[in-house]
Amino acid sequence: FQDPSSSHHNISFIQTHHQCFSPRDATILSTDYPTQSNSETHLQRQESFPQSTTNITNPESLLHGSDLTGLFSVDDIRNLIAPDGNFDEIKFMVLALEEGFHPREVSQLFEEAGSDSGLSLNSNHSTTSYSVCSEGASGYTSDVKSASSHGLGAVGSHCQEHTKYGHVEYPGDSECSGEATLEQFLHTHTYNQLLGQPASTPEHHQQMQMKKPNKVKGKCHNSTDTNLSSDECHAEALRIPFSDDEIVSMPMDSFKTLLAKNHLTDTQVLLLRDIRRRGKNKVAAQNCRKRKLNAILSLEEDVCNLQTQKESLKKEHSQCSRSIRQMKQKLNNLYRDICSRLRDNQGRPVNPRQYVICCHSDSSVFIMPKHFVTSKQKQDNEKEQKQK
DNA sequence: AGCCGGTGTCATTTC
DNA sequence: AGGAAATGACACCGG
Repeated sequence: FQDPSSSHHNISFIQTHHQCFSPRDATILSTDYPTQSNSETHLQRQESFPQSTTNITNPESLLHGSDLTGLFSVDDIRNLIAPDGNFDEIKFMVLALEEGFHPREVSQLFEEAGSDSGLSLNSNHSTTSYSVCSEGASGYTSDVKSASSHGLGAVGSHCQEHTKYGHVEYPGDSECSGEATLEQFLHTHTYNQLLGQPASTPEHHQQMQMKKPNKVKGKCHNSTDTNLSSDECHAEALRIPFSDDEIVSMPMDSFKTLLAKNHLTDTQVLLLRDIRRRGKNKVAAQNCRKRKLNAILSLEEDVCNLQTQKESLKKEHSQCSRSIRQMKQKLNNLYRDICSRLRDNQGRPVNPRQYVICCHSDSSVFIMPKHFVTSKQKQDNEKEQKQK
């Protein structure tokens, strides 16, 4: 054991397994609640492992502080999981152990898995398939966010509510049964503060199921590099020797070559494709938002320009109107002036209301009675109508 | 506590 | 037909 302080928990766990206790027993054992179960069993544990009464103050040590590969064979873990083999995450862990991954690395996957569909372990329930019912392990905190932020409570969106209330799901339970994990079993013995609280209701469960597990990606809390994204964390755990940026930015051909030449497992390929897809989409979304913003700005600019143009046209229109009025006035004055200088046959001044001044195209100007012009205009109009 | 803007992600549509 | 890009919708976070 790497971490002596946590060794008894691991021993408890292995005892649970070897003596064929149910996960429920494991929970009882480690919660130190003799009244909750067979007290003989509990005492037996204490005899074998006197330290087991110690309160768990550092749950991380349960999984992360110890190297389970030294304790369990793959078969051990395979036997531990439910006979019906419903637990994808556990199967995945077994798979990962078979492939030589460090359990800590695998556990990081689970802890981050609830935040996203980073690993498409089960396409049937896609995004919710990575839910890990370990959030809110009250041994260290009862605050969901806080637990999550420690990277301890991988967030199964609807499971978190159960664990929040100290209700732990087992293979036989109706709710959440397909999403229990090894990590859950390891963590359940820290659920000693909230055991008295009511279990979740079906309504609660439904509510949580409706909620999309569409979480914003968090950081990798358990990695040595806390600045890693969860995808990078997954990649690190699966020993993928490429950064997110490299995976995303390389050309498609290079990416395909990478997949083909590196003898990657299906899980790794899946993860790489997911990382690339999400990375590309992230950039696409950013560009899309930029474009949308630019489009809005451009439209606002257009509106502004059109308003300016409208004001300008209005000014121009009123200016033209004024000019027309002035020209009419001038023409009127000129008309009167001309008429005042002219005399009719009887030598009287020409009345401008009865006569009009006509200008011909050959520059000749003559004056004629208005009624003559109007009748002549009528005739001309009639002629035009007939010609048409 | 509620609002809002920014962001990542998924599902779907468009290219 | 298949894949990439674009986009709408949603959830989450932090101010």
